[in-house]
Amino acid sequence: MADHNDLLQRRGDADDVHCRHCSLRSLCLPQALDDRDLERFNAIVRRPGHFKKGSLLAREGAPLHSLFVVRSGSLKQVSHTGGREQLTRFFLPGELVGLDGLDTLRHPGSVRALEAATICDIPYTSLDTLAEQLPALRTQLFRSMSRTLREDRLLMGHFTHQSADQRLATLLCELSERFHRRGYSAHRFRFSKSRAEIGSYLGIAMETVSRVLGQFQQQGLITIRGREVWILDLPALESLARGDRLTVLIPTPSRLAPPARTSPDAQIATLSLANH
Amino acid sequence: MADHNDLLQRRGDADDVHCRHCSLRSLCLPQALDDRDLERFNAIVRRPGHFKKGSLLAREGAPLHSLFVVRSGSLKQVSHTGGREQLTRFFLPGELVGLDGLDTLRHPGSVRALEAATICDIPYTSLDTLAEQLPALRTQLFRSMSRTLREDRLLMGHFTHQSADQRLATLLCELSERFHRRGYSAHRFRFSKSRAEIGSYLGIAMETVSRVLGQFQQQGLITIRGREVWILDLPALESLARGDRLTVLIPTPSRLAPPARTSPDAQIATLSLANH
DNA sequence: TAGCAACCTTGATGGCGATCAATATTCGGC
DNA sequence: GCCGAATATTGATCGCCATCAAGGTTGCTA
Repeated sequence: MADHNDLLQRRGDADDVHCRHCSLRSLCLPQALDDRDLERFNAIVRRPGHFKKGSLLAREGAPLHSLFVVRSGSLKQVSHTGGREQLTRFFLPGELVGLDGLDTLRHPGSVRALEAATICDIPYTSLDTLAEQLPALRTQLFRSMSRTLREDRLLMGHFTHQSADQRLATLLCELSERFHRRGYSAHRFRFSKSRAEIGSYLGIAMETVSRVLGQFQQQGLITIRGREVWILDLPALESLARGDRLTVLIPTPSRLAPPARTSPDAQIATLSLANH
Repeated sequence: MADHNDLLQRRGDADDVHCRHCSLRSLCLPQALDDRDLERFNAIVRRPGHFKKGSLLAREGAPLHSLFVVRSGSLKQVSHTGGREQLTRFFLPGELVGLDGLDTLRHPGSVRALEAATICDIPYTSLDTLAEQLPALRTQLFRSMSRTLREDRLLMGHFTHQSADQRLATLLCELSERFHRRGYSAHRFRFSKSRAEIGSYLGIAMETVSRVLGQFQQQGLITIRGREVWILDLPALESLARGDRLTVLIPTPSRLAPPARTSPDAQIATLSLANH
């Protein structure tokens, strides 16, 4: 439980990382800045100590003073909307937190660390000022928002149309790709979230998450041990997410099978004869 | 069916509407501009003739040259994603089309008129240049995107968690509010969309849309005649959207009822003993 | 190492809503 | 106003998945 010494220690570490040397630079806001501008950008970034699992980075409805960028670990955003609580977003390293509160300057949801995490804190007023002077930064901000807008809409759009197994396949592919883009393995990663959190995000029951993950494992699409995940057959998962009717053979690792059964005695399982 | 004369006629009309006198000004991009800046903004806006129902304003994947603002009528955005087609957005007067393509400069979905419609066309490069010079415009652009981002996430988030009747209640409340904010009646409006389009947007089958709307009517929440809708009991719809367990009496207009039944012989119907 | 709490898995049941199918209704064109 | 096509309603069936319930596992604290 991160005592004071611990905090100071980490703060020291954090201060070492100039934007110039940050491994996430190519994904982050200053990606298009030249050296001189990068220096100015780096000057406004604050790097608070590390956050423990579960700690609150922003409270729903509280004034928004800064944008955050995840530097390590991962965060979740939770909104209480219409009576029920729901998990509206996961944030991985390099992703921007707070874009959805720039107009009201309030946090539309609480932000918590899913695991030990470090962030960069970019005060909004400084960013605003700097964006006025640096066209490249402004453009990047627009791009980030536009991209988020499109990806969100697409992803959520998927979810509203998909069955439980399709949603999970979609999430797995998404995570795989997001991790990959950040330099991590696309085929092995750790769920930093509980089954319940996954369910809340996808709009399905925790029990169903558990069952479907088990099913995927049986079908040789993934291996899952606790929160550790190995993606064994990404194409099949993508195909599943896409809603293709997918026929797999058990117990051999799954693959896209021809429309007709190859052997009369093969054990056949049909996945996602989904509703739509 | 809009012959050439008609087009010219409407084009003439359209050209008359300087941003200064536009009834949507307070909702639109230039809402924070002073007179001098408004003049400059107005100068970059193009106002093409009116579009007939069903006409294509932008093709999915095509280069994005302009943002659109709906001036009258309504539009839909359709994306072909993962094999299946889905309706990703409805646009009402005053709403901005194209924010989700600003980074790739391509349209992420096809845009079509749901009914006869007029728009303003704001060339992206001109807007970009102008935004560089007018801080108020820049701020407004950020605000619009941020707001859209938040509202989208919330709305879609709702949908992924809601049952069919809750989704429809949510949509009705949404439309009611959006119309109201634009100066139209909050209690009576026209669906410019088919049942199938509603279903595609909400992620439910056309038949279910039809059934639930009928059910709402029976329960006295709405009156619906073809595509004309009267909202009779907005609070009840909101409550339903929120997921409250709602008990209504038939055939009297519905209201929030006390937890216990008021009369043993009253006909009881229970709405949305929804899954979550 | 023991014990407890949080988390996860697995089973049984019932309701919601997709799908298929068959009309009914509305709308646009002549 | 009449006809054909698109759209909407209504009915019947069945599978997915939420919910309730009961263990099982993991991980943290003492």
